[in-house]
Amino acid sequence: MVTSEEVAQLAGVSRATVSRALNGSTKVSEEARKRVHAAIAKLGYEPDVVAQSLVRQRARVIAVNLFPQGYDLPFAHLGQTSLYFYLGVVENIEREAVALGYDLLLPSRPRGNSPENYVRSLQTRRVAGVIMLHASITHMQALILSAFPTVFIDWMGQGSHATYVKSDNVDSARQATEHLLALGHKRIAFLTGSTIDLSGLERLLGCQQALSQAGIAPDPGLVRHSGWNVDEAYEAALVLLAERRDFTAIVAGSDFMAIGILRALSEQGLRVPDDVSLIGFDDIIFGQYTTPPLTTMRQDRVAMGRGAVQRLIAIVDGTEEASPLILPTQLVVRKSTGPVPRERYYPEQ
Amino acid sequence: MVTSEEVAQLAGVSRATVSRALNGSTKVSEEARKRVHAAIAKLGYEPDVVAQSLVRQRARVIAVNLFPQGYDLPFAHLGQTSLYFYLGVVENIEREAVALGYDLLLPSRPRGNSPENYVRSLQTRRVAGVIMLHASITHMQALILSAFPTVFIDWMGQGSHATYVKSDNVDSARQATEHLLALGHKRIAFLTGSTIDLSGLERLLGCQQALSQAGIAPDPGLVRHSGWNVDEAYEAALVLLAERRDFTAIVAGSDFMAIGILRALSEQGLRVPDDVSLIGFDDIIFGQYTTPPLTTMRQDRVAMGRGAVQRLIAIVDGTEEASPLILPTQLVVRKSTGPVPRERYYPEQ
DNA sequence: TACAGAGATGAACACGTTTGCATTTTGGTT
DNA sequence: AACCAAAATGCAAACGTGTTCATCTCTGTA
Repeated sequence: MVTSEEVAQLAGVSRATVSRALNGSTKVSEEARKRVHAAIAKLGYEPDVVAQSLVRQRARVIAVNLFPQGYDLPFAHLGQTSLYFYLGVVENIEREAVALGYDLLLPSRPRGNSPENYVRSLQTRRVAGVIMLHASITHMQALILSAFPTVFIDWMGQGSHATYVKSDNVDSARQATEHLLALGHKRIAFLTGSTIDLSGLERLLGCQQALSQAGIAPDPGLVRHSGWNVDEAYEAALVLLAERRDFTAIVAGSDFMAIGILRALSEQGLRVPDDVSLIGFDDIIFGQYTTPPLTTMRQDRVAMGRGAVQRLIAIVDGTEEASPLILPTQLVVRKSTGPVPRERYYPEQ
Repeated sequence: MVTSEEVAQLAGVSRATVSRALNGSTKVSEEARKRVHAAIAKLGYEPDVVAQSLVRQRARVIAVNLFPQGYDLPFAHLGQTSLYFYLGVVENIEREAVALGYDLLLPSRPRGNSPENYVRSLQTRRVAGVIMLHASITHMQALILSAFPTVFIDWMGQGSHATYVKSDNVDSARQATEHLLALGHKRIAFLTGSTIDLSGLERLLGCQQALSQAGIAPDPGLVRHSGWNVDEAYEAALVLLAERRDFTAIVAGSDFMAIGILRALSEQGLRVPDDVSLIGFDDIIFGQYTTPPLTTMRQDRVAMGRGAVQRLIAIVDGTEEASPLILPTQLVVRKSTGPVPRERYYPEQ
């Protein structure tokens, strides 16, 4: 490993000048700068990142908790399926981080996994900030309280050094529902994941707003809460069908849930979209390959990932105020939604 | 941030003793150790990881290139779909790393993205070692040449400080083919991704071994190479069908490819498994939810992830020799494979 | 009592960089 | 030629830890 001392020696200057030639653009003669860069190129010198982090009291590193903090948390079940959506977000977090010269760190979970330990572990690593993809309430509180630079995804956490990035779920669900309404559907069921989860609640709200606006009274019997995963959605759909509710369309809380619902429908001999229309959220890759391909509300992974990084860096640098970012979603029409059937359909037993 | 100096002061000892009480179990009296730990608990002290890394010349960090190094590389197309399989591997890499007290780093790609720069960027970060999920040949060479501790996944790179972890693809394909042979199939087609890719070649080899062993001469007309993704596999399957080859089963190079093939078959009016049997590799989550659910060869993500970390740490610590790990795969029978049809089938135009 | 030896402890250096401060050099003006 | 401000540079002190080496304390034996 070649050090700045060797560069200085070869260039005939001091280490301080080498450092200034690299970082501070000020106060170094053109002559010296040339010699330093020549020496750097010749020796193949690159500054020691660890030493820089130590003296600067801050590492050019962004922590990301792609994998949930613990599998004992109330939202652990989210991990299963949401991971596949978040992977796309992290991919764009990585792109933007790279562009800004930051590394991504998946920090080792501290023993005990208490929120205080978590924050402290981030601090001892001198991480610039953290992007939270799965946050428990206690972790959120601890991060906000400690004023550690944080951007929450899909969770509305705010503080002096914290903000959040999320999709406009209310509007998204409204769009989805309006799409169905425009196709003539009036009896629309809504199946979502846990009620604790913000996204699910917001989507339910948007759905009901659209119905009200169209003059349709929401039917509580057409709203179901299951888990976010395929299997629980499948079960919930079977129950709904067994009750012989006369719906013609279903809004699923996520694409994964839609896959489970699709299976339940097809097992019961219902054709999609001829008998029942189905729409999901997220636009995961597999939605393109179901039969029929899934109509869905696409979340903007690119804006989500890049926006999260940009806001985090803004907080860290203190350049601008930390304001939330709420992203629009886009309707992607495939083959799982269609016009309302002429005759009202009841599933056969 | 509380420092070791404060701990020392409170405990009435020197910083050296604090350090020894934490790391070196030797040469510190029981009395002093007690006082130090009491002070640590009282102040909530935790050592500065960055400073430790600097003085130890090594960070407790494992680099992982989950995202491909560049999208201009020959294997960039792998990134698209293999990412979903590797995500499961990384999840287990993370678990094992956490258990051993290591952080995971997704390092910032250096400008120019040359292999030399890549290695140097790992070195300047004082990373303990790297697990390569997507490696170009040049990157592999650079890593081996520089003797940087490396574990390659799915790629047979070996050196003084490098080894690899992979599934036994030959045996895996042999098992898959034997499964089909046992069902009575004799005309078996093989569709795989690029020919440069090791996994694809090995699987082809295993498939042909099984056929030979059963006394069936391999038919070159039944072997196709497309990309690893859904769409190219779909196209390749359409071509194969258009040529009216009389196969009764298909071995797909991956589950993603199988999804594309499944679509092609169903579009052409072929029932799976009644007319054609289909088997994939990997056991990605979506394979459970296709219609019909996919029979596949499951790769052991847990052993792959944990094994990679364990071998890397062994290399880093120099405790044991770096020997490759070749993992068995498991046949998962679902609904896409069945007995050979009585009548030989020709697709309708 | 004196002494050897083991065990515990602290002072000081090292890791590689940035940066405040003092010093030297430069270039222009009187 | 003398002088001054501004620019450039080097010295040395950080950043927080681990670790060597010398010193000190203590115990047991001669």
